[in-house]
Amino acid sequence: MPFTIATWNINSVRLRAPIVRKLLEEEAPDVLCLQEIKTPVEKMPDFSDLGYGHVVARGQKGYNGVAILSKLPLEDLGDRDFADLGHARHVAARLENGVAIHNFYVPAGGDEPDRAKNVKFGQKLDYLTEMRDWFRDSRPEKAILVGDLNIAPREDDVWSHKQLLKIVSHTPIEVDHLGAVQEAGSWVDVTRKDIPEGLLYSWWSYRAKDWDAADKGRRLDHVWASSDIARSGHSSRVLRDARGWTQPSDHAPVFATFDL
DNA sequence: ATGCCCGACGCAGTCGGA
Repeated sequence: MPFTIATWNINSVRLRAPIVRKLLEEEAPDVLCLQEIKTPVEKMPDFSDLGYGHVVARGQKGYNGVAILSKLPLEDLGDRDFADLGHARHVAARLENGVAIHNFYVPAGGDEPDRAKNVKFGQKLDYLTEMRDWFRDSRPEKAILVGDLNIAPREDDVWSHKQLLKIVSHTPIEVDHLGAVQEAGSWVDVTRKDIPEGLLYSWWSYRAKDWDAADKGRRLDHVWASSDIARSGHSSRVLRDARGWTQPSDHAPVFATFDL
């Protein structure tokens, strides 16, 4: 049975419950992975009336938080607190077809791309290193990894490779760390398997008044699959329209479909 | 630097986002 998965950094699920509903009604993915829900799980809005009664989530007050909403039953596979930050940045669940879904919100890393001057940048690199080690030690099979990885790895994942080389999210050291995570798990970047050429973004800053015309975006949100099921992935897309919805998130949802 | 926004918390202003 084919199923569609979407990932979306929602930047407060309570504030944006109306546009989450809009996405679920109009696009009806089987699974929606959210990041930055910014709420304890008890205060998560309920979307079960739209068919999303299966929820596996980890939250905390005010910051971070990840949730997997599903039309299909989920088994909670637990969470990891990489780099011991005490943050809700990962949760995993398994579908009845055996596919494990890992939902990540990788730390943003602050402004200064130097771990000697900026603790947050060091934490981001450490988080990625611990992800790498985990996937190296427990090779993922029948798995999908999605989320806001807060890194745009390719030159055509940003509006200006040259101008962003020293900007956190596109520095070579971050790209190297993300590449090591991908290699350790033999993860396939499904979005770029489907859309191999051209500029592609999933995030546009709130600061640019006319984000659409300026189009100075970055591809921070990713859909990866373990190599055994990567070939079943297809129809990847970014729902750019959602960035222009009422009171939007600064991220747009990224979709992929798997025939499994 | 894309420009000076946006959300949580909580009631003013600070922290975090990227």
